[in-house]
Amino acid sequence: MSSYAVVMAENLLASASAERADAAANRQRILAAAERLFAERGPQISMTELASAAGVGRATLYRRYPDVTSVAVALLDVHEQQLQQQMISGPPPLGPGASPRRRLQAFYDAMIDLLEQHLPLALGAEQGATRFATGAYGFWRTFVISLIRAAGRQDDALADALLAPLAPELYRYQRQDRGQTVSQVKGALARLAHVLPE
Amino acid sequence: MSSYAVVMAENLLASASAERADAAANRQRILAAAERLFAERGPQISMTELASAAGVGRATLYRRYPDVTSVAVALLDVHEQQLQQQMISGPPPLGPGASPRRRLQAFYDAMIDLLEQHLPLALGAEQGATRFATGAYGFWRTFVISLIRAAGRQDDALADALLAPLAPELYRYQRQDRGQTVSQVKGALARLAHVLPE
DNA sequence: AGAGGAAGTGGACAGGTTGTCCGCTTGCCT
DNA sequence: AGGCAAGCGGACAACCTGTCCACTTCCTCT
Repeated sequence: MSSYAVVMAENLLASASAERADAAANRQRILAAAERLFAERGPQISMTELASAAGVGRATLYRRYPDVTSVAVALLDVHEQQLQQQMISGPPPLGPGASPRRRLQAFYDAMIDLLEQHLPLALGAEQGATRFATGAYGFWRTFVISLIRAAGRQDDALADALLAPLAPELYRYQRQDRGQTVSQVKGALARLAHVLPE
Repeated sequence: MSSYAVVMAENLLASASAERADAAANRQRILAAAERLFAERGPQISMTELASAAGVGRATLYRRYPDVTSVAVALLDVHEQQLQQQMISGPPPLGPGASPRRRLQAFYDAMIDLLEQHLPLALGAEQGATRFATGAYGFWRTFVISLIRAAGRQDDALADALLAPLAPELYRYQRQDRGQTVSQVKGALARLAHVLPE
């Protein structure tokens, strides 16, 4: 690729995202620092810490992210969108084609894998009451509602109840405070999935 | 009752609780102010606010309660202990005698009633990650574990999963953001209780 | 290529919160 | 009644948040 093409591509990208080159660089520095900080220090980091760890001023950080949870949400989004894609158009049992119960169970397994891999991020993404305000929660919710409907029922409240055990804070408690294994947690959720018909 | 007897009773009480009279009065003022503040302002109140609303100095407040959640927990304890008593020795279906599924469903109903009545307090009692550190959670957990065992299984993780939908924050979301009725929430939990045998 | 303008940047500021400390006050026991 | 210990409240330092503004950097257009 010629350097001219590179420049053109970067220009395209910049105009598409309406973001200047230095701004994009800082965004990367912020996200990288956040990923490191969340892993090292846990979910309790302040905007001040994050800014200085990223080597940017506080106002620069605030320009993009209103609070720490937004940064965590942005970091999680990458992994979540991948999962969401598989739920919509991937192969069964997660994708369409399997029974509601099977699909719910596959969803549980995938979410637990996600939590296991990115727990600090998931915890950071819901400081305060932001859990349900997140776009991701709406997606999971719509998915489970459709499974319940496919099973011949109509019960939004049941969807919320079925999603409740996926709260990151609960998973942290089960794994760290109670010493439960990943298999034990997945097994319990598999039992829960039995509220939907095979 | 003679005033002498009153004095003696107060002395007994004071020595039993190892708390001086003025201290007891301040505790009452703090609890009363907290109950009012939680109801008026929601769960987001600071120790500073609480102290000034109670008309005591900050250090006085800190002497008894390390943070706001402790105050909320103390206020909830009264109602929770009443429920716990009924679970241990009350009449079926909440008390012993009914099937595990029935008892779980009765427990769900009672907890939802509690949440409905004291939601601001319940929300205030778990700012941060304190939900599972609470003594109350351990009690609910032991109860559900015993139900599961009575149903012939052994699955602690399932107990945690079954308790997850009782998170105050979820209930707030269901009622306020989603407009679900108390009956709808209870109905969904009743379905969830079907993971235990009749 | 370079100049103008807009987007981006970082340091500073005010307001608020937390947890602790210490000198004074108050209640209780003898 | 007096002494002692527990209780009290104001003050303090450290921190965090969200915003503002003067300066810098990048992009675009000629």
